[in-house]
Amino acid sequence: MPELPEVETVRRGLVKLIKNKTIKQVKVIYPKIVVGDPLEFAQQLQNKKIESIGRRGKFLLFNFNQGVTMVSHLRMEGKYFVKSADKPLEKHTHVVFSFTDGLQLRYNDVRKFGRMQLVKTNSIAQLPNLAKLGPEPLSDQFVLPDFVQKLANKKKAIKAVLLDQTVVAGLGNIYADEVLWLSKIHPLTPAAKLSVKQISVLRQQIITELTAAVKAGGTTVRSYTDAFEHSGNFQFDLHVYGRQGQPCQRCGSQIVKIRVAQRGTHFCPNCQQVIK
DNA sequence: CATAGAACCTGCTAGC
DNA sequence: TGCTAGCAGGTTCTAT
Repeated sequence: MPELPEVETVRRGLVKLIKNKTIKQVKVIYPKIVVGDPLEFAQQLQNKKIESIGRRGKFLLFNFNQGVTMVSHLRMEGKYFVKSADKPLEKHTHVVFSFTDGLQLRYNDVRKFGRMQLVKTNSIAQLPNLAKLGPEPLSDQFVLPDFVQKLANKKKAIKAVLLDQTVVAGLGNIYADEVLWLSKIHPLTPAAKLSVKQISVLRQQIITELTAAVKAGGTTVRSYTDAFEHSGNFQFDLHVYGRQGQPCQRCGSQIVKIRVAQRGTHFCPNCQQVIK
């Protein structure tokens, strides 16, 4: 479910809830969630203390003492929340981290797409999926010349390119549709056809939109909640996602839903003209 | 290499 | 009411 603003909101909640806690025991209930040997995973984490929690793109980085980091991706439906150890487990809880103070961090994931793995903190950069990530959109690494360069050799639809985490990290299906509407760019436009001016506008809209969404605690349209099990508020600020058949807030034309790169894609056929 | 499509999972909803 | 097809904030593997 989560894109950058939701993952960042989860991260901030987890910092408040579990930073500095020490793990007593880890139970992996559904082994496929863990990359590598689940027993080894559990063993490695025993007696480790959570020193900080970071984020890169849509990845959460739990940094433990002794140079160990748990890299965790929530994919579509992954959630973390904290419960007292005496509370019964939820149906879709697949990994349980028990702390020395009687609380538990529980990883819950209806569709079981999420993944977590342990790596040495100092070798995180070599993890293939992290190494390939594009720049953080809300950092000064996300500069126009590089963005222009990345789009220049891509013939596929700009919507598909925005979902490609090697171009820029953190956008997903909702925010991709939103930033294209804000930039008045048709989702099917081949990326290489965009002008530098359009790419400049797009970059600025990505920054503005993600910043606003983080501030609002993310978007809840389905099942997303943060680590406090609270919904986000940015769903009230969406302009096209999920609004097919409703009037465009700029021109009044009906918002249309099509399929691009296997994903539901929403846009205004009047404001967002396709360039062939 | 770049791109398109299937695969990984479960639950919910619309339609018959 | 009951069943089925289709869809869901993502990524990765396979085939072309």
